[in-house]
Amino acid sequence: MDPGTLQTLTIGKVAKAAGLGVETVRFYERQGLIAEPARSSSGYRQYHAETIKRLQFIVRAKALGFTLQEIGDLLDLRATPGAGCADVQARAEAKIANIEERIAQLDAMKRALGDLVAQCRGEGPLSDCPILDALDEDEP
Amino acid sequence: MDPGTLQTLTIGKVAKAAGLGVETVRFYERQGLIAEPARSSSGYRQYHAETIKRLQFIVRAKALGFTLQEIGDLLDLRATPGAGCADVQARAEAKIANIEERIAQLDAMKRALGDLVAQCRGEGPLSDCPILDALDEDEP
DNA sequence: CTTGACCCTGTAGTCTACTACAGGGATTAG
DNA sequence: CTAATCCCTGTAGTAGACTACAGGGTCAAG
Repeated sequence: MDPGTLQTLTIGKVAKAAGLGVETVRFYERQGLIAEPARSSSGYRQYHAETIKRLQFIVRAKALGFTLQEIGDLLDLRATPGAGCADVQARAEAKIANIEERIAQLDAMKRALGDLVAQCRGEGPLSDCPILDALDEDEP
Repeated sequence: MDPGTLQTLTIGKVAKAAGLGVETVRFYERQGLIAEPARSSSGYRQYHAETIKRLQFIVRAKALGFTLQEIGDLLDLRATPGAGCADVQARAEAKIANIEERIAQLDAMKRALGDLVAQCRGEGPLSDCPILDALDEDEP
């Protein structure tokens, strides 16, 4: 038989190919991100190469900041007849907005902390520390 | 007796004053962020006004991005003889660095997503979607 | 005096994304 | 053939920061 095309893959193989652990692949299955595969007579999961692609999709979408839930939605969308590019674009834009919100919040923290650090000469006892003072008082 | 100075506060009062729920105050006690208070004869926690200040300290430090663990360290530091302003400053600077890391990561995500969205005209079927294509392929 | 708001302990659940066993059976390399 | 590696299920733990009961006792207002 033609090797490489129809050979079934064990969970270890697909996990490694996707850069994941086997436990993670089983976890993704429980989460419904990948379908339950066929089983060998001894109960081993039998995957085909498509699953590796799907796992890699998940890995890349995660790197872009999508949650597993959102990735699941994206994968479902892909299987929805009539769904269009605009649907995917909308999700990507929503995610960008979400990321921007988180950045703005972190930025506000950073600025507030930076201001406090700037007020602190870094010497003297804690009783004179403007950072602790600011945490103790409402108005600076 | 002089009202307002020596009156003991119940957990509901200090929680409300700090803008927290009573469960959260008990949780902070279990975490060691606030000391176990005295008890009334019926077992009610009896706080004094200082505790409100301490809780507000925690709330403000949280807003600056410190974890509860770090806030605990900060509170311990405050009670450490010989600790100086420089110790606090170092922690604040480390937190700034940590925040900057997280911002950089989010920013990378945002840029990657922005690039993908820019490639997408937002019309047509999913089979033509450059966003999904990018998630399917290693190299864009 | 009763009702409702408050308080108590202790345990367990939430969210996200895994990770780690325990206690087995299957397969493969040498 | 045997040892090493792989696979299976099912359960439980991790981190961080809470939040939610269940099942009671207490306190203050009317």
